[in-house]
Amino acid sequence: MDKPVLIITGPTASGKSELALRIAAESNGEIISADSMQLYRGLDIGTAKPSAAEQRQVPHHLIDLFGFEQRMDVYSWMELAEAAIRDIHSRGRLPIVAGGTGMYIKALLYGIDPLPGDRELRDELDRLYDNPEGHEKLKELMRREVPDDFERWQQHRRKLIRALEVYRLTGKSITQLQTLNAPKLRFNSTTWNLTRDREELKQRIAMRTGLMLENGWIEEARQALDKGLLQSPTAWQAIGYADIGKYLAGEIDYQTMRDNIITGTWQYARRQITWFKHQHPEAIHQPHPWDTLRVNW
RNA sequence: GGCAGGAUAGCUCAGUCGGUAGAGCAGAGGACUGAAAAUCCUCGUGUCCCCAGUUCGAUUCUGGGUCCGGCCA
Repeated sequence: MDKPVLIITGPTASGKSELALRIAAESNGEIISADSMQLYRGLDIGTAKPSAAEQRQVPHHLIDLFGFEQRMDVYSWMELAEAAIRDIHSRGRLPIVAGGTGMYIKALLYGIDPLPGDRELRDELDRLYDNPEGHEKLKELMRREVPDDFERWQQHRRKLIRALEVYRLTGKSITQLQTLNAPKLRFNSTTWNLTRDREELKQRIAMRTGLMLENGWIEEARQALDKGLLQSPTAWQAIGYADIGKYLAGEIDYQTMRDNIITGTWQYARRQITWFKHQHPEAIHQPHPWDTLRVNW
């Protein structure tokens, strides 16, 4: 595992894609999208997916893999990404992982404990949680049987449910089962985290949102919503589509829709900034790579 | 012109039976091991529109003014 892998990440609208494209073109590379939403067909403009022309120029992976009725998760993504990396390496080319889904990238770089998963059980626990009595019963069970997980997540519904799921399957707590506490890179990788001046990033987000709306996002959203995007297991989470839906339904005006999307996108960018600041000790934080970037392997 | 309103955190508003005030949203920081563009945690001093009066004390009561939306003319 000593062939190089380049990771390009950073908050949304920081310029990851263009940079990845340029490096790929210059370095005989192929791009692996690390984006939880570009995975879905039909979410193009709204996810700032690389254009058809760009995808022709450089091979892209892990884009347009699913219809949005399909459920995605980190572990599956990690396996797909590993396979893509092997594949690209086998062709003697440079894999460039580009995207902003921090959890995916972290799992890829550092691995993720192979805890068991059972989606049906998880859904069942989720439903139980909605029932007030079931809720209290589950919490009580957690408190008694898996106090360490309960301590960590008692206020966090999703994590609590996942912990219960793992406990049901293994009889142990996630806290006990986690072994990857010392971060150790699994690849000969370099991580570039693109940073930007806050105000500049805000402006870029506002401008990009306006452009996306003018360039067909609304129609794209209309079609996706018609196909049940908001009822999908994972893809419903994509920013903006629900806002556009409200606009199309006449619940909010254009201006409000646009502002809400910008706000949501900014909040997302902030979470990404926090993530990459703290979760990626390996990352090189670099503001403006255009003129200084040299790829030297 | 008349009639009742409203004026409090960046925004929408609640409240103080007179003892200088708090929610949601926005904003900031943080977390993050199978939904992650998700989810969760923490953080609230602001001439309570202005002037005067009553009062030990007024953002709260009284009078006047200013502004903003209503309704009636």
